[in-house]
Amino acid sequence: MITIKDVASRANVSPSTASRALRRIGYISKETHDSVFRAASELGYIANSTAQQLKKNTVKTVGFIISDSNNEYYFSILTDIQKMLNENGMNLIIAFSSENPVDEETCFRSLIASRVSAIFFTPTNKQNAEIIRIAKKNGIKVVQLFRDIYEDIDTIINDDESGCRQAAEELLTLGCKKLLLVDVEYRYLESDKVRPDRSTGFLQAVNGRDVQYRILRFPLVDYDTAVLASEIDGFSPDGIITATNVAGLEVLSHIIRRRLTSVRFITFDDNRWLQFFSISAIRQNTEILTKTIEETICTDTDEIRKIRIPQALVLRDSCTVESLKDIHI
Amino acid sequence: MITIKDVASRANVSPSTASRALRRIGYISKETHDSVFRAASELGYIANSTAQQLKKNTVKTVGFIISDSNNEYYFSILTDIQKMLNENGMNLIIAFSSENPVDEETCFRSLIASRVSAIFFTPTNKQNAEIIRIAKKNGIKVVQLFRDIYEDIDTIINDDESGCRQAAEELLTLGCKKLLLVDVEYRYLESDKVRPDRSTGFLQAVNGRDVQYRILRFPLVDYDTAVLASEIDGFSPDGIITATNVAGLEVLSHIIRRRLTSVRFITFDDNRWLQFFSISAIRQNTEILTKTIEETICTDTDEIRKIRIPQALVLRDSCTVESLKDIHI
DNA sequence: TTGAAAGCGCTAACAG
DNA sequence: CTGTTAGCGCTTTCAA
Repeated sequence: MITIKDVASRANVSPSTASRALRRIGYISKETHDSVFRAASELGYIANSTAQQLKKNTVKTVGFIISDSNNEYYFSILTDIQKMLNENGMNLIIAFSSENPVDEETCFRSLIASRVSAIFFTPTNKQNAEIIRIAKKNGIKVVQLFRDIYEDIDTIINDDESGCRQAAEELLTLGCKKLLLVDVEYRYLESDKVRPDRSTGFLQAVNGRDVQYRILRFPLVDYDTAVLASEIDGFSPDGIITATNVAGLEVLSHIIRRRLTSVRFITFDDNRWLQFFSISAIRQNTEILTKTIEETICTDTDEIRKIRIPQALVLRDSCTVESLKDIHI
Repeated sequence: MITIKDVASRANVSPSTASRALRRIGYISKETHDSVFRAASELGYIANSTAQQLKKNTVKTVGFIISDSNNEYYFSILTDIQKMLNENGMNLIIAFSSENPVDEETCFRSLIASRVSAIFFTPTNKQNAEIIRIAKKNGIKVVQLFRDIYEDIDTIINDDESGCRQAAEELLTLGCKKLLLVDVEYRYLESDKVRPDRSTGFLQAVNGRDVQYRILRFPLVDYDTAVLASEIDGFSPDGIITATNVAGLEVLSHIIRRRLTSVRFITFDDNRWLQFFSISAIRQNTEILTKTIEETICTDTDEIRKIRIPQALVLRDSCTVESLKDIHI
């Protein structure tokens, strides 16, 4: 390992002078500057950020806890977030909570141990307030993403409620009379208390309209597709909205298997293959999300911010899945 | 910030005793153990891993440089890798090289500064030998993934060559007479010198057979789809193999747009939506990959290991894309 | 303009 | 069984 001492002795200066020269801080003579840089370059010196962190008590790393690794959406935003962090000279550590409180706490402990400057997470439960408190006590900014569970922390959510209302209204406009919403059932949370709640938006749209509807709460992981199948078969909806693209794929599978291609379909979380197969979606605004995360990291305020990002309905093929009618699976 | 001093003074012991107690090292009396743990728990103490790292000169973090964030394959393996690391008490830092040497070097510098224990990367060029040398000089294990570019470092690759040969043979068996391989064109590498080379496997399959064939080298990023389109239109293949699922999606788009659904199609990098739409693929073995990465991290040997992981051909619908014939895009 | 010394939080000898 | 001391690599006073 090459240390600043090595650089200093090769340049015939003290470590502190070398440090200042390399970081261009304070008054350094031209000759010293040059010889220090030459020595550093010859030795291939790269400052040990662990030591810098310890000394300066600031870590230029952000932790990101992904709740559901099956949901491509989380990965799709990661690219933009990492790019943004990179532009700010920061690193990204990722961890997975697998939608359960125990893993979530483990993730927190590990990130707190690293003294990251901020932790972004999608809460899976309401029992981890204590570890969040510890994180804050250690000077870590904690931000919940996508689910507004804890009242007293920064929050960034996509406006799923309004997105779902728009989707339902669109299906009604297209003439649907029997709507099914496949919403999320959280294992460690009272599903109907989680905000934003897609069902709320859905109900606003169907309320007072001449339409039948059903809401199915479907788990994010370890789900039973038979439940989904029997709900669709039993209710025979002519319009379906799914809350995640994982559930969306399962619904599409069933639709195709049963040749129900006259049904209209909209799913949350737009992505590349949905575009490709002309399936309508509720699209989150990754750009604003990334920008908001950047602001949250960079601003140093004590007030708690609750931010809601609008979504857009992306309509394709009048929301039909006719195009999939000859697919066999 | 709560430090071990705080814990120690609350438990009325010295910092070193507290440290030993918390890490269950050496001989500690029952009472001391209890009072230290009580103090730590009351204070919500979590050891600062930055300081531990500096002291012990070992970092339990692994860096992963993703070359192409458009390719879902990289994300799909990340989940398994993070899980494996977690079981070994390690963290994962991710960075993006965006398929170019400059960003790649930046990633390296940042990861070296963190003194991660290992860096896994997919090389985008052959000019970064110097920074790799510096990484090694700092005690960092460097492993190239998926492309065998640098001779003197650990290497883990999927056997794309054999995978491509099998795919081509399968298409021939199914009666194809005009095969097109859409292989990768690397911007900063001599494409035909990169190993594994899918074209090599492809040529082994078609060699001496009564078959026409073409190979198109197509860039990973900033590509021009018109090139792809005109190649397909000009050559009119009855069988196509694509080297990545990014190119695969583009080829499928063109096939559908031109209603060329009698063509047979196989693509590299199997994934969820390919399964869903019954498209045949060459599937990498994520399990073995993760296992191999684990071994590489955990074993401490000086010898350079070159590991090649076999792939599997996953055939669906006789490789036809007939099922997509009514899709409109 | 530079160097000496102290210290970030933690652990590992070594003494007691 | 426990405390003292030194030091990981770096930065930052402070003094020269």
